[in-house]
Amino acid sequence: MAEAQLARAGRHRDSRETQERLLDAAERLLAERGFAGTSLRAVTQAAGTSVSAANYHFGSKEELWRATLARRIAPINRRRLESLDALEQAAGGAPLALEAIFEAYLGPLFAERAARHAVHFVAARLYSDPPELVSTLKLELFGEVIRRFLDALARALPDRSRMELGLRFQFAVGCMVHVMSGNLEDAPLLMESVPESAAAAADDVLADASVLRHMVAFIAAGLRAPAGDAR
Amino acid sequence: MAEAQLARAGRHRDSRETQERLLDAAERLLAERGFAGTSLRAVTQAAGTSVSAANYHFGSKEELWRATLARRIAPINRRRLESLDALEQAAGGAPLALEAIFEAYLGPLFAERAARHAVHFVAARLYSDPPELVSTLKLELFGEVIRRFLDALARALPDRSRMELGLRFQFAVGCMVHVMSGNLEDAPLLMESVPESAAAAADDVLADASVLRHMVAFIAAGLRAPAGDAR
DNA sequence: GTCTATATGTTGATAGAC
DNA sequence: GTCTATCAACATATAGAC
Repeated sequence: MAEAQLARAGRHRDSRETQERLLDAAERLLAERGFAGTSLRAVTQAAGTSVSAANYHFGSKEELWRATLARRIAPINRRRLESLDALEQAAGGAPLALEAIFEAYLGPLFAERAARHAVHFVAARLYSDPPELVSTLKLELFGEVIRRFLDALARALPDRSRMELGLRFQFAVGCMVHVMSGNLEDAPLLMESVPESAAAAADDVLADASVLRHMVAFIAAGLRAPAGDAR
Repeated sequence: MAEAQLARAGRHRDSRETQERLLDAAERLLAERGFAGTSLRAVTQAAGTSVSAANYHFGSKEELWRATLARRIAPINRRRLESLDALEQAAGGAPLALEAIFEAYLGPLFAERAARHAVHFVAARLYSDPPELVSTLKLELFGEVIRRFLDALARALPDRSRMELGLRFQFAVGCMVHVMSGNLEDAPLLMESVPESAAAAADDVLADASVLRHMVAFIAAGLRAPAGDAR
């Protein structure tokens, strides 16, 4: 068996490795230019394979894209749920702090950032690529996560309606997606501070840990804010 | 002169009107599927013209897209600045309330929503289409707006660094873009409330005025929140 | 299981008739 | 100024060789 495999590996490339090279290339290219903006050719060329190989392994361009998204997002959501589990177990039924909830939600994403993967952009594509491509995948990957985190929010803010919590949770997701999409890099350009100190200040404030800290504070406060009437 | 124009209008379609039909069609289609996902043919077909006409009037697909974005966004930014002018004049040098600042920023956008235009999605594309297509346009259209609104924020929150304000302003933009991109429609699906009352509650909370009110409250509170150390 | 060759369609842009 | 006809380049997918 081992030798049969070796013989095959001599004649053909390892299937598993080819698939991963395809996923890596797809991740990089599709993250940058989206589904419609990236040709299957470009992906397979970057992966050092052929179009037929991609279609053989994944069936179609769409399926390759979905596999690319799922590969990165599934483990992040797993870690989100693990963190939430740990928090709830430690709290023993008591409501969690909003800050803790959102650290559990955002932390796994920011942890990946250091790993230099295009995971951020990939995840952001979930929200900008055509719905028919990603909506079922989104429900699949996020169904339980959203339910569990909304439950935690409902316990932390028992006087809010579930609709209101859902709406504001979407605001929080918006903050996250926007930062993941790389729009932070625009920020320094737009805010012409004193040029000399600007770069240093930018590096400091835009460091991952700092951004996460600010985002958690921003979102938690935003959720706590009363609806505010006509003013 | 008038008869010459009439004679031309008889032989050929009115140039101005053709351009607007092209812009309308481009707005609708490009908003839904993005630049790469929309063929020039699809746009011209929807506009009842030909590919050559579009290239004649706009030079290229890229230029048509930029013109489409600019047509909608420029007047919104004009109204934003007018609102801010009015607020600052009324305040006579005193710092503005954060809520007022963001009503000035978000109001013109939500006002357009009622007009049933694809303006939201179009604006959202600014943040998901390839940078080389939109980044110079973004600077052109938003340069002054961002500067003026950041100045107002800096006066309202004088103890914050400009970098921090810029970062959090991006969070606010993220909320806005995410809602514009239509992600609110996902919300009801994800939050399985009591099925019967869910629809009514959703309509209520997701009405434009309600969303705007919640968003302003969310963002203002988020900006006021202190950075929050290690927790 | 993987690749070569190819089928079949669509893309954006333009040259030239009217 | 606008349209018809046409372009080369590119798209995805597949049939069949190895």
